[in-house]
Amino acid sequence: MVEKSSKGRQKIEIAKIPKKNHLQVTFSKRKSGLFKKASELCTLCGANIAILVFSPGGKVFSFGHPDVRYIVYSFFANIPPTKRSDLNLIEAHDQNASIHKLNLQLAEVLNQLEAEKKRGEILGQIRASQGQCWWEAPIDELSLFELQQLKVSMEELKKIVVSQAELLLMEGNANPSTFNKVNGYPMVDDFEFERKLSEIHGLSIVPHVHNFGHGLGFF
Amino acid sequence: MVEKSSKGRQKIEIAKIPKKNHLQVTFSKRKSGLFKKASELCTLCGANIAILVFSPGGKVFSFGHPDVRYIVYSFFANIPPTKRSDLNLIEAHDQNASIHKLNLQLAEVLNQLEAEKKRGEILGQIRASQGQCWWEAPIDELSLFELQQLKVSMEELKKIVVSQAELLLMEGNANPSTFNKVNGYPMVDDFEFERKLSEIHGLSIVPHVHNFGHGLGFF
DNA sequence: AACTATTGATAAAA
DNA sequence: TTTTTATCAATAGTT
Repeated sequence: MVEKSSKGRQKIEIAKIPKKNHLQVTFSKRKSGLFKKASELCTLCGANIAILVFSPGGKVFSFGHPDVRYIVYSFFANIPPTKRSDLNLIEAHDQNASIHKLNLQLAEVLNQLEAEKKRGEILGQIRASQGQCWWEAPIDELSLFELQQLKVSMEELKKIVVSQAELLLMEGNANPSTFNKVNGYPMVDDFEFERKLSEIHGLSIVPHVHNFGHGLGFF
Repeated sequence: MVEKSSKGRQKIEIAKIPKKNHLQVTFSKRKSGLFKKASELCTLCGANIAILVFSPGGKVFSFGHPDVRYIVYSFFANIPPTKRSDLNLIEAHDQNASIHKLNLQLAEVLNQLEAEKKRGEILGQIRASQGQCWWEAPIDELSLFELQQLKVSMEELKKIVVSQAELLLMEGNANPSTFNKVNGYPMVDDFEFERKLSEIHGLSIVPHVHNFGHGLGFF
């Protein structure tokens, strides 16, 4: 008799998983599943969804269609995202041009980030394989790629500051550490949120939340 | 031959559902499924999750463990929810250390950039910045002075974020909404518009709609 | 990360 | 809406 190669899926209790490595695997799998379900719901029904996830370790992940901030803002302002276009008209006649400028600049940075993202992914793999944090290497050994990676990280940093500036202009609200990117419709997500965060952390500009354990994050 | 009582589930394309009543049924079912998945993920892995959903009709639904606002605030402040209760203490205790770290990290990056500039390699010559605002300039054009400006901005912003967070904690969390229970976790469903509006405005989290929001920008 | 046996989610119908 | 049924899709356990 041929042995089965796997017991296959087994029923589990919905209760805290005790084994830490098992928990991590499950978290990763199910988080992906959750985001996929959300994206399908967006596509199938034209819904707008934002999901914010803190892993047990305090890492942040997010999904957003069309964009996390867009959804969250709409939620708190009680404006259906589908009606948000009205805001543009209102704003177009607003006297405060500086906010408009900021938005244009943000758009610019977002585009830059998108353009450089693929390169960043490749670079991330290169870094990972080196077994040592790239920025710890002597400056002479910094390669073209690594310097470009530095640039990418700095762009991320800029974006954060720009976001901060926006919020401050608004009403001095707290820090939006969102790095949402816009894929093509129908699915806009932020599966890569953690990786980007890591990039920033890797730049050593940001206190590492997970290591320092106080959740100070950027600020 | 006995007729089957149902064709059972059929494979569907992930694309906008054309029939409106069919779409409504699917939306309802899948929204429930999504929230259930989220709640399971919370239980299994000890994650903290918030989900905001706008139906195609503009209705708002939300899931939050332990609470939507808790998660959202934490997200924007980049503070793991599990640390939130200790926020005041942590901030009081670590603020200086955090800024100190920030300084060290910035110094490190500054040194790298300075070294690179002297060697005049790879990223090319520094061109005069043509942008109106420092954050518009490409990263490789950032001068030492500009980076110092960045640092100052970061510190200023942190102060504001910290005071905002403290303010939020002082205002407390009392939120009786319409709760459903899924796997023991509260699910807010079928949002009450007017009520939420006043809640939020009372919290002073969100500025008035007309003050911002243009084009690609969200704030 | 990849592979399957199973469970769990859900499309269609009522 | 909710339930039932047949089927598809997600994933637990293993490699």
